[in-house]
Amino acid sequence: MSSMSGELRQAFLAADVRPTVQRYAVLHYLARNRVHATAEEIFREVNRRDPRASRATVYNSLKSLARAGLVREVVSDGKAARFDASLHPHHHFVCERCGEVEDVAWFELPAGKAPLGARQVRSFEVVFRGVCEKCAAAQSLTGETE
Amino acid sequence: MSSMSGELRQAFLAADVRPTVQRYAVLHYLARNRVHATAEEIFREVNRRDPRASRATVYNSLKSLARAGLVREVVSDGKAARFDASLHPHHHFVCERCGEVEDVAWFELPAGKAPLGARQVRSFEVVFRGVCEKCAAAQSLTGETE
DNA sequence: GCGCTAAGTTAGACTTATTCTAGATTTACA
DNA sequence: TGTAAATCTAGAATAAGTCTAACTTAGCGC
Repeated sequence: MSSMSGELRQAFLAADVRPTVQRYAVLHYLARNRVHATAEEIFREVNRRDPRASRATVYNSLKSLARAGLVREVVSDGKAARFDASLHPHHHFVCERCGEVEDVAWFELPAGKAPLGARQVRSFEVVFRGVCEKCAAAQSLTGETE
Repeated sequence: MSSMSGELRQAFLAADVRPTVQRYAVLHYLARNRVHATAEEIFREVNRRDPRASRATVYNSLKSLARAGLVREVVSDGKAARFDASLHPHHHFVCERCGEVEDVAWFELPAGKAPLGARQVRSFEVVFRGVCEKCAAAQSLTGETE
């Protein structure tokens, strides 16, 4: 581990995750590209530059990072899991028409609303489902019913 | 389609989904067993009784039922998708320790909180993550750190 | 009821996603 | 540095989900 820039370095230290070149590359990719990437995409993109990471390592890294809370698995209807750097919290909107997952700006939940009993909550997110702007526009144009 | 009992029959009619023996069996299983089942589990259980359904049909049925809103795909960290009869709305709690998904009683979100723009929201749910009661108890007993 | 057509179902081959394995490398720390 | 524990690699193995082509059923008009 030679050079790791600010925020990410902090994140690794704070989360007590062994920083390895490969984990860094994975988190770096997710943090830089605000996309909901599949493991396969991350694998491809990370390997376009130098530090190569095997497929298994991408999966392992995502798992470690997720356990540490640096990355989270995002809801998705497809079969492949999708991931998100979770350095900055946000909610999600899933389009039932095209499957796209969009970020929704963060807002808090009113305290005490949720009947959670003795469970220890470490994080939460709201997942909205419906029709995204693009699909809504396409629908009204063609007058489609379904 | 000969005999279909009350609530489910209504659900099919209301959702304008062609009622088939197989779809009925799938929805029936999910409605009766408040579990977050994988497609594989549903396949196995449905086929223990009479109306047999091929694997592909279980997947197709789940897809149709989900599109119609009678079933929903539940968050899950594992690789296999999990499903839920969504006749009665509720939120979810995911244990980061054991992976278990638990239901959380329904509550509304304060109106106007979410910055959703022109998106058409048809449903939403809150996903909490943390440590479930059982895992919390196990942890405090053994004094484990991680 | 009868027959037509579109929608749905079947088994199993196939594709894609994820995990496993065994040996080579790297990290943390004394 | 030297060493043990953690991590990485390539590729084989497994699991999840989709596709295909032929067969069945539901919905609807007569």
